[in-house]
Amino acid sequence: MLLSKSCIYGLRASLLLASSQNGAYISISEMSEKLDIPFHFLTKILQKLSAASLMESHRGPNGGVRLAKPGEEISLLNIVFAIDGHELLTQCVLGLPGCGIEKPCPMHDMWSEKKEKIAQMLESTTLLELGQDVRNGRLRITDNGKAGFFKINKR
Amino acid sequence: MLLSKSCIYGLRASLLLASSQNGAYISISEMSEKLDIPFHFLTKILQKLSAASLMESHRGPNGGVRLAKPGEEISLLNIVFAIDGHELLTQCVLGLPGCGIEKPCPMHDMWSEKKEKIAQMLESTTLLELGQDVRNGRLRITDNGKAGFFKINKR
DNA sequence: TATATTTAAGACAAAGTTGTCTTAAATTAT
DNA sequence: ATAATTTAAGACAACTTTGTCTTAAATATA
Repeated sequence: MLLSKSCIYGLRASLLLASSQNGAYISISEMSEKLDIPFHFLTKILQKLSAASLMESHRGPNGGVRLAKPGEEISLLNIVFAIDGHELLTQCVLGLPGCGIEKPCPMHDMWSEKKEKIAQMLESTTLLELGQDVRNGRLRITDNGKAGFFKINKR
Repeated sequence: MLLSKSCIYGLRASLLLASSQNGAYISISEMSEKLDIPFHFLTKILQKLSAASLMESHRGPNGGVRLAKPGEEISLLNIVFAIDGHELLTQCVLGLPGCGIEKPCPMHDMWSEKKEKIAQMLESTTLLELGQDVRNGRLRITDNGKAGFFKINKR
């Protein structure tokens, strides 16, 4: 598995926010239902994203969570790093400490190359573009593909 | 993490066998020590590889484990599949069931591309080539880089 | 102010993975 | 045969990740 379940949940939630009306808070309970992610678990994940200044939250009636900045300024890599840390890109694929060009493991070279491509992919993809495709129905972030019809919490 | 710890252990053990004299059984306890992998845990992993017909084992004095076929006929993908299953290449990166070209998740296209490259990489790399590089010291499969000096169990 | 709503925080449970230990079975050598 | 060596198998413990529940704190509205 490339990404932890927490990270997958975080990405899907981020895409839900990105595909919704910008600047509106969406309640975690609504996201939890739409995405079929355990509520309290999702809460903690979103807190990590808030701690990383990618999201911001607001308590009380009509509160919720929203992106802390425009979707085009948040990359998938930002989210992965915030939740799973940097291990995906820094750790030796065979788990050997000190693996590098000088003391490579048998998979170092081939994996470095792939890793770089993955990093580029995650870094160059923003919530804006994917969020748009989710909104217009071309991409889905739920099992059944239904993640539209938001209750907008304007404040 | 791309590969489970079990899979990493299995790959390192396979490379140890591939880098040793071909056709000789190597005891699991020796591999366990050299690679610093828990003995009983390694035993179970090697049993999976044996079940997949990649290794064969022999009990009793001077027994152990060896490759079941020439190193050039065993790819890294064979080992990954035997231990981690096919999920790495078949599962949606965002965990959505039924993800595919018709109903893609937001990362489907980009990840399919990368996945294919990873599959090619693992499939085209054999234990023979890497084993040779380990044997001549160009690549390492242990923390300290010392995995030579085998006690050969000839039988 | 009182109430309802919503996130925050922490304890705890469940599940999965990793690691340990004991006993059994097979094999070799004496 | 007996003993020593080695893998096989299964129970179980430790750790990590995932999921649940309860209480607290903040906020909005009436």
